[in-house]
Amino acid sequence: MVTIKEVADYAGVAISTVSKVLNDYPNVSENTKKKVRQAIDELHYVPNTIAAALSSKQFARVALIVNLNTQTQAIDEITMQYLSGALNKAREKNIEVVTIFYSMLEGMTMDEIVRYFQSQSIFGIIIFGLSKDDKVFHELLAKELFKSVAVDAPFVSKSTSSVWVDNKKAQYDVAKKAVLDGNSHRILYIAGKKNGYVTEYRLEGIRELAQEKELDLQIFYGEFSELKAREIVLEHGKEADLIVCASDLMAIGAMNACIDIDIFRPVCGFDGITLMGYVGKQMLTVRQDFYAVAQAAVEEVFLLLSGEKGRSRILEHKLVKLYYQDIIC
Amino acid sequence: MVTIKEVADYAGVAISTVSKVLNDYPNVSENTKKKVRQAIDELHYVPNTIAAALSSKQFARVALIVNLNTQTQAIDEITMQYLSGALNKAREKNIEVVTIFYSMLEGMTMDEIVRYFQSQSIFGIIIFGLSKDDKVFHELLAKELFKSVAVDAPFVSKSTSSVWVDNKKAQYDVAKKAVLDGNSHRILYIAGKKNGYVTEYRLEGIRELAQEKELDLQIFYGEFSELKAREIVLEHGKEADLIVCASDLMAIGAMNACIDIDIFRPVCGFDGITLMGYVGKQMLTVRQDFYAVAQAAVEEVFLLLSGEKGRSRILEHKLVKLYYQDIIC
DNA sequence: CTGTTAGCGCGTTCAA
DNA sequence: TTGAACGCGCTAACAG
Repeated sequence: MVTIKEVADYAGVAISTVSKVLNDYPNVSENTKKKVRQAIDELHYVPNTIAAALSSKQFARVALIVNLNTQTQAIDEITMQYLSGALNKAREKNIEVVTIFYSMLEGMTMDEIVRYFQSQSIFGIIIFGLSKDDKVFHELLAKELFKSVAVDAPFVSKSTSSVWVDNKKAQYDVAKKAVLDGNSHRILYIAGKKNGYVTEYRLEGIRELAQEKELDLQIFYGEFSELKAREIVLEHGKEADLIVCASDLMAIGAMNACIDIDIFRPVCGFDGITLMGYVGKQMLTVRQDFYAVAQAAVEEVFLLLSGEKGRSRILEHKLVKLYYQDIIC
Repeated sequence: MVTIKEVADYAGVAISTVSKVLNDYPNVSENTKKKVRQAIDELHYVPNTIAAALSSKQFARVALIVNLNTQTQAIDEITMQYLSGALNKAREKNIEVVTIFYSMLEGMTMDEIVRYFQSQSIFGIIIFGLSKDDKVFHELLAKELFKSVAVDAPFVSKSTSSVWVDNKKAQYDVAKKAVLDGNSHRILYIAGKKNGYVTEYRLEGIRELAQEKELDLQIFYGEFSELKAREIVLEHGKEADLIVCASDLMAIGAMNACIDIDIFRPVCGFDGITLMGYVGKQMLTVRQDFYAVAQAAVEEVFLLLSGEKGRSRILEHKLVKLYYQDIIC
C-alpha cells in the first residue's frame, strides 16, 4: 500500500503539502500541485479513508434502520426503494451508510444499541417505519445521542428531524375520488397497525372526508396484513359500498374476499406498489415515491450532522414534505 | 468520547494492559482484568473500531455488489433475500459489509473501481448475478486484487471462489416432473439472458432431459423479461404442449399469453418467488434459497480473507453447493 | 507558499 | 505480569 509519505518523497515535498492538494486546500502553488498530482498518479496512490477519518474526526456514518417484511415478503419493494434512494444519495453526499434490519437489533436494550452504534462510529440514524410501540427506539431518539431522522413518524427534537408524506391529505384525496367515482356512501375503512403513525394520519384523512360528505364510516384495523383485510371484508364487506384500505396489500386481500363472497365493491388502496400490476385487477391508489423520501431523509441527516460542525444552521424541527406523486388506477 | 487512556488511568494500569484485556490476550492476572473490566463498565467505554482498524491493519470490508431490478421491480425479493442473508452472516462473522448497486459503478473503468474500493478499505467482493458480458468485473476479478466470491457464476482462481446452486440439475428435475405430469413431448423453453451463466446451466439441464426423453425442444431467449416471454408464447405457444421458463417472472408472462390466445399449456417456472402467490395461478417451480446462498458467500469470503492472514487454508477452487430447496406447485 | 510537528485511538513489541 | 514507547496513515495547527 502506497502511503502519503512515499508520495511526498517521490514528489520531493512535505507530507502536509500532499495532504493539502488532496483536500483542495488553498495556498499551494500550481507548480507543486502538478508535481504532487503526477506523483500520485505514477505511484497509484490511494488515500486511506480510515486513517483520514481517525485523524480528522470528521468521520460520521449513519445507520439506516429498515424493516425486512418477513410476513409480507411481497412488498420488499418498498424497503428496496428506501435502500436504493438512501444509498445513492449517501454516495452523492459522500457519507457512509450502513444498513441495519430491525431484526438485528431485536432484543437489545437501548444501552446495547447505543454502544453498538458508537463502536461503529455511527453518529446518525435514519429510521423507517417507526411505530409508537417501539419503546427502545423512542428512548434512543429521546436521548439525542445521535442525529436522527424519522421517516413517516412525527418525531422531532433538537437533534431529530422527520421526513414524511402528508398521509392525511393523500388518504383524503384518494378516498374522495373513489367516493365521487362510485357515488358511495357507506365506507368500510381498513386501517393499518394500531399505534402506527401513518395509520393515524390516514385515519384522520378518511374521517375528515366522512364528515365532510356525511358518509357512513366503519373502521377496522387490518395490521397491514393481506389476510386480516380479507377476513374483515368477508365479515363486513356486504355492509359497505366502497372499501378503502390503508395499503395496497390489504386492498388485494379485500378484492379477493369480494370475489369469494361474490360481491362487487370498488376497492381503493395506498402505496402504488408494482405488485398491483400482477394481480390482474385495477383500483385507485396513491403512489408514494419511497425513493425520494429516502433521499430526503439522507439530506436531512446530512444537514443535522454538519450543523454539528458549527455551520450554524437553523434546524427546521418539522420537515413535512409531500412525496406522494399521484393517484393512479 | 471515552478513550482507552482514560480507562487505563481510571483503573490505574497502562494503556496496553487495557488493550490486552479487551482483546483477550493471555498473561494478564485475573485481578487486573477485574479492575479493568470494572473501569470499562463504569466509564461506559466503547472501543473505537476505526482506530483499532488503523492500528492493527486487520481491517477488511467486503463489497456486496447487487442488482437493482429497475425494469422488473417485482422481484426485488431476490435481491432483498441476498442482502439480508449476507448482512446477517456478516454480523455474525464480525466483518463489515457495504452494499453497492451495479448502477453505482456503471460507467466506471476497472481502475476507477479499484481505487474506489481501495480507498474504502474494501478487500473482499461478493458479486451477485455476474454475466459473461460484464467485462469490467471480469477484469476486476482476474486482477486478483480482492478476495472475491461470485454467486451463480463459475469464476474461480487463487483468490476467487464461487457459490451457486446446481442450476443444471434443478432445471432438469423440475422440467422432468412437469413432463411426466403432463405426458408432454413438445417443449417450448424460454431461457434467460444470452451469455448469462445460470442461463447456460439451465439450458444444459433442459437439453439433457430432452435428449433422454426424446423430446421435441424449441428454445428462445426471454432475457428474464415477462414481456419477452409473453411475446414468445404468443408466437410459438401453440406449437408446444409444455412451456418451461427459466424464471418465475417469465412464467407469469407465459401464462398470461396463454390466456390471451385462449390455449391451455402447463407452465413451469424457476425461483419460487412469493409474487407467484399473487397471480392467482399455480405452477411447478424450483424454490431457491437465496438467503442461504448469500450466507454461504459471506462465509466463503471470510475464509478467503483469513487465509490471507496466514492461517494457511487450502482453497477449494470450486465450491458448488446445492441450495435449491424443493419443487413446489 | 512550504515544511515541521503534534496528535487521532489503538495494537504491539520489548524492557523491566 | 506489567508498562513505556513506537507506529498505523493522515490532518491540522504552527513556524519558517
